[in-house]
Amino acid sequence: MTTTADRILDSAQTLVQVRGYNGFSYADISAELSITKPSIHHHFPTKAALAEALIARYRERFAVARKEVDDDAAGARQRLVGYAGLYAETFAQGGRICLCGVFAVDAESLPVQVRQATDAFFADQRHWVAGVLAEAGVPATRTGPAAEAYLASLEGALLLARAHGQPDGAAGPDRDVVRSVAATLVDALL
Amino acid sequence: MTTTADRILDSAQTLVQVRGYNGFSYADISAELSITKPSIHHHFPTKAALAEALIARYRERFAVARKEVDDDAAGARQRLVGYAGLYAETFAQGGRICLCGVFAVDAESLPVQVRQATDAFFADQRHWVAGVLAEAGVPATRTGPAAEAYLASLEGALLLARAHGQPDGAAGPDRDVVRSVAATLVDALL
DNA sequence: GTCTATACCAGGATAGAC
DNA sequence: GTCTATCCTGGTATAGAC
Repeated sequence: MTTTADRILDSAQTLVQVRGYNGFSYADISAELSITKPSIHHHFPTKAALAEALIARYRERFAVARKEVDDDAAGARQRLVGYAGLYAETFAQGGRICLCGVFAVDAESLPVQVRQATDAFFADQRHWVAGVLAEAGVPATRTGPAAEAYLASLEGALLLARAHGQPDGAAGPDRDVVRSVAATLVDALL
Repeated sequence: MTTTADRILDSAQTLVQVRGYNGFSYADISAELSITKPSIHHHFPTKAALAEALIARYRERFAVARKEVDDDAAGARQRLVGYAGLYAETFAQGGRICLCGVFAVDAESLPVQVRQATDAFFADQRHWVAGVLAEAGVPATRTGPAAEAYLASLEGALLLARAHGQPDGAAGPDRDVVRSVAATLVDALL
């Protein structure tokens, strides 16, 4: 059972990931869910409040998905590859990019709490990746920078994939940019 | 001597790089340049036309800056580091990110020509980086993926830097995210 | 919790004078 | 090439009935 609030968040998240924070409006959600704009305001009084709810849920869900990678994958290398798969799957869903990547770009339009949550999301990811790198035998002085580099390459790969996939559905030869970039990084860093 | 059109482009480019394509309006440029909105429309009839002019100029200027890196830096490794410096300098100018990174995120709001030009910009960069990597002795089968990974890490590093720099000017310990990420990649890829 | 109706302002753009 | 005046549309949000 999904509540109306959840359905609004689902719609809004997709819209943000595809069009950016300033690229959608309550009217778009209204059309998609066949609900009126005031009804949306009932659940999320302002667009800023909606953004707060979005990032809070995104962080939780991402942590859960990452936990599944932890449980399913055996070995540090496989966990790093599985983690990159989370980003690749995001893009596979209609060319979405990371919600926090979008929020980083549109930070000026967002309230402080959302900016801080965005930064905290990336800090979470750096911490997790650094831990896996340490397990894989990367020296302690290198885990921090290497984790940041891995994270940056994944976020950037989503941008490149988006730019490349634009002339309609013609994906071209470069099938999976995100997984390709991730594989290069894993090979280079370990 | 700078023409009015140039001053408009300067203002618009900064606005796009800081707020995103959907995060600014002709009114912002108007306020900054003390010129009226219709005057801006005289030079760039539509916002889409402005975006086209922006990316055309950006590609030219970026090619020039890259050429300077080619001329000034001795050796493939130094050229890769110098190239990353272009991105780091962009961020140093008021937290700007790459214009094409923004256009990749906001692609849905942009006309097809701009999307194609964005993709072409990235293709340019991949080509140049791949060439330098080949010079550095990277095997031919690896230059393509490695160049894409380097480019992705630079674009992503700008997003991370933006997200991190948000709680006002408190930069924190992690001084230069872009150069740090670039150094990690260069060490790992060469 | 959802609706109708509406207020208010901002964004993109045009007409036409100077 | 720049201005004043204006138009239309859409975005965000509120009031108040059901």
